[in-house]
Amino acid sequence: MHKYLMTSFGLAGTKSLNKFLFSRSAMDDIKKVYNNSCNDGVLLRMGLNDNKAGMQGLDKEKINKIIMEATKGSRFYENELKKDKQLNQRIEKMMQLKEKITSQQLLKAQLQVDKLVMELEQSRNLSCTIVHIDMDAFYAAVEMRDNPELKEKPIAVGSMSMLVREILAEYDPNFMPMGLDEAYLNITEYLEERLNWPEDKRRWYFNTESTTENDKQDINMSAKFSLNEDAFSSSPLLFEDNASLTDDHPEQRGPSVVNSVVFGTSAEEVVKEIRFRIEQKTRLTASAGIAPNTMLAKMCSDHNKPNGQYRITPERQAVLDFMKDLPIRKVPGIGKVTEKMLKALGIVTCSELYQQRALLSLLFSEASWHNFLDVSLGLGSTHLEKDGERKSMSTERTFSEINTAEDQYSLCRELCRDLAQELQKEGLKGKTVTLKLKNVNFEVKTRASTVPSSVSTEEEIFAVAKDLLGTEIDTVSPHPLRIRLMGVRVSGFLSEEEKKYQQKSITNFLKSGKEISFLRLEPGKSNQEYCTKNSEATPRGSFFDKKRAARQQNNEDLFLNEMVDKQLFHDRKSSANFMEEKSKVTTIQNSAACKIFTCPVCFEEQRSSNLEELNRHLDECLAGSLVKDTVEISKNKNSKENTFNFFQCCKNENVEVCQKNKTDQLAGTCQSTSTSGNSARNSTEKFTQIVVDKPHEERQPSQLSDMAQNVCIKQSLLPKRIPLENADHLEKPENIEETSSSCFFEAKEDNVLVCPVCNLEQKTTSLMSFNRHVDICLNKGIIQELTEKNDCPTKTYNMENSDRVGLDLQLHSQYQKRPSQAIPSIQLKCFLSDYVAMCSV
DNA sequence: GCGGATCAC
DNA sequence: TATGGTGATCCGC
Repeated sequence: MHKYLMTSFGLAGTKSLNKFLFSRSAMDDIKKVYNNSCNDGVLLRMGLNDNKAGMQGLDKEKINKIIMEATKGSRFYENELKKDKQLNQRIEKMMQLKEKITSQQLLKAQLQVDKLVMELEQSRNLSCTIVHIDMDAFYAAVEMRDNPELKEKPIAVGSMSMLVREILAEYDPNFMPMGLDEAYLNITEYLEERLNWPEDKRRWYFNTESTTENDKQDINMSAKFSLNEDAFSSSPLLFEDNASLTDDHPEQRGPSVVNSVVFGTSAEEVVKEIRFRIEQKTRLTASAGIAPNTMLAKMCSDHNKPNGQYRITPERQAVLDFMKDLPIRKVPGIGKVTEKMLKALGIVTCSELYQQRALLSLLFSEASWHNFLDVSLGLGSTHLEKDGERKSMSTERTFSEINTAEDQYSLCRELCRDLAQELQKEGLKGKTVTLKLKNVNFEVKTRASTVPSSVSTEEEIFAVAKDLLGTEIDTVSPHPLRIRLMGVRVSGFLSEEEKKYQQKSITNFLKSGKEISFLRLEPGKSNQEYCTKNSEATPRGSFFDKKRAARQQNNEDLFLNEMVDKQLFHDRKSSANFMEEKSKVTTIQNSAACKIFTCPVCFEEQRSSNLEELNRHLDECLAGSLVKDTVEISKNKNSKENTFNFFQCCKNENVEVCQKNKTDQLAGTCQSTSTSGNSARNSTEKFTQIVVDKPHEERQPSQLSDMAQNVCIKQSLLPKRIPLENADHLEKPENIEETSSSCFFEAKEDNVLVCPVCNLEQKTTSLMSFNRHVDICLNKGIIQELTEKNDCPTKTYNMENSDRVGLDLQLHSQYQKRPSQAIPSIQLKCFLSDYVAMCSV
């Protein structure tokens, strides 16, 4: 646990780490060295700078080591020098520009800027009460907690998104977590409500455990550690104002009242209460800031850190007083580079920032000087903006030098694979692929390429990335490209608007005529037989992967992706009237945009836009020579109009080689459908692929039996679901499990379930869990949309693994920033009923 | 749209 | 021990 936590939190940032690496006295040492050295600015650039936050706890040896390291001419250091030189040049340029400014120009600028100041002043909003909560010494505190010398005791260490759920949401249901250890709350409304609350509603109890002798010891340890001698834990400091210890009313409600405290109704009291509850819950302290806007609140929380709080009252003068002597480096958004540039202009404090406003408007970009002006006036955001849509996703890795093209390509592919998995988890596809390289001299390069249709699979991304990499390798040729970092990023995602549009189009398309599906189960064979695959495939080299790779090589586009990306959307952007275009496409059969239809079986373009004809072709194609002996085709006349046809890949040992490709394509198309499931809203289809767990190396890609036995079972639930047990051509397996959402099969214990969407092995042997996972993979976006839209109070169904202990700590950083995307649970019934409603419209 | 850079966490 | 990873944004081109 401990190791994990440290790993997880360790990603958060050097600022925080520095806090624990350097004490004040140590900083003095650093400064001495710094002042005596000829390495002007470099140490500052390297982050040995205590302006931003206090530094604590540390030994001189470490610092000397680091300085030694820094001065001995390492590649890293050389690069820092180089960057610093560049910055100095930038500053030089700025100073030259400054010299050219005439007093006339400055005067004019002054008038202009002051006009803006007037406007800004008029729009100043002091009516909100924003709180910023910042967990103290998060890493070290966790480490302390897990230190075996402190007695072993279970503690509730959690992230902000956990305190979400458990504490912060009570004060602001829309509070905004920022990473693992910070959050903003708007408690304006809550404060009004609380005014009328009786004392009992504001009473909180000490954790009974904390009254034991052991805990007193614990508190002492922690107090030492927190470096704030008078302010740890449930210290008197926390309750010195209105809050009263109420051990004088033991009659009120049993013995526990003795250990309770009542908080008042002011903002300060509320924040004390929050901090008290956080500490009782996690045994970690928090600092907090209270102010009329987010920027001020954040700076306030830093003001009395650790384990303190500070409030800027909602008065203009109080705001300006706070800002007056504040070093600009304390301002969020002003980093070490901006600090140095401003310092060159003689600007160190926020009041100086205000004094030089005219000059700044002439030297910096509009966005920059506007921001400077806001800062110097103490203006900031008064509402907590919801995180918007994700704009990019990336993965990068640092390693010891890699200099052979072969290794670089294989690494690149690996990164693409990882990224593809993450993208598919969120159902994202992007048009721009960016390759990032850092050479052994620490020089960073990015190379980007934007392609016409969005990409999301390993192969698709790699196809772009490998070209970018190749270009870079060629550029340095005949020398080898020597790198220490490689990264791949995908950006340019479809907007939510475009996604909705796409989903509706697909839904309508599927509803409009016959359903198309690519598998049918063979009568007389148990589903278990289809599910259990006696092959040597592994997740990474799975059947689907092979098909995908083959498809990529042949430049064959995915059926539905093709439909969506290229046909449905073909003319959309050029259309001036979106709504018009929308209605045009929803009746896809008549759409002029849909001129070309790619048959998923023969992969040939069909010129007809008539769905009947297309279906006829499809039927013929499937019924024809392609699949004669091995694949049985059925139009399934017994089913109603919208039921799914099942085509079957039967377990025939005598599959002819010439038929393999077609069958491959068939299965490949099956995969296409599944990967595009997010957009297609075929939300409850499940593809179950079970393979025997065998080593990767033993895989035989060309084994026909492998291919033939690797059967997708597609269970179609909606819009017109055929319950498996009711489909007369299907034999219900004995251990079938029926639930509200789907039919499940039980996996054999020694089998491994592989999600066909994300291609990851699933730890569970329960098909229920597995299906749940596939559902998540396929439908994340849709589920989220639906659950957001509906608020019916049905039972909450946890969609994540049930063994999700401490998940909040394991969330990937994109989830840290976007807790709403973590989708910890959904209201399944709502989702299903809504889905039916939607599909039947 | 691309590439470098800055910033936050 | 040797110096992270992810995401957003801005600016100049």
